[in-house]
Amino acid sequence: MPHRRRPRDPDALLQRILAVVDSIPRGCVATYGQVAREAGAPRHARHVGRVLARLSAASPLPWHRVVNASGTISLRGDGAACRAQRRLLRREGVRFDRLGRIDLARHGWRAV
DNA sequence: TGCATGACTCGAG
DNA sequence: CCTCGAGCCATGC
Repeated sequence: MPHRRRPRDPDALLQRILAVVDSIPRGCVATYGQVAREAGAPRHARHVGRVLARLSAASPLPWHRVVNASGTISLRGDGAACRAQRRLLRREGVRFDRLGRIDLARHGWRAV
């Protein structure tokens, strides 16, 4: 048995994060912090963001269903990726207010 | 080993 | 409701 200098397995966490994102229902959104908690890693919201940032645009994962705690898209507002996320969500019936914010009380995902 | 960098979050003003 | 600052944590140079 190799001696583990770190108690947690980073790859296992990665897999859990991907699994959580994959389980967000269509038409719903989850926050980075929420995904982190569901994956068993509270306080790792930034890590979730980093994982998603490394995904290819053609990823089968519903990465667009993850937004920040304010209900807005965290990607730079002037980028193509940001517009793509907004378009994908809108296509699923997610409503944005005039300031580009999503009503989390209405579309927020509640894990089972 | 140190310091900057992010698709983050929360509380104070 | 918005802006700021501080806390947070893996990565990369």
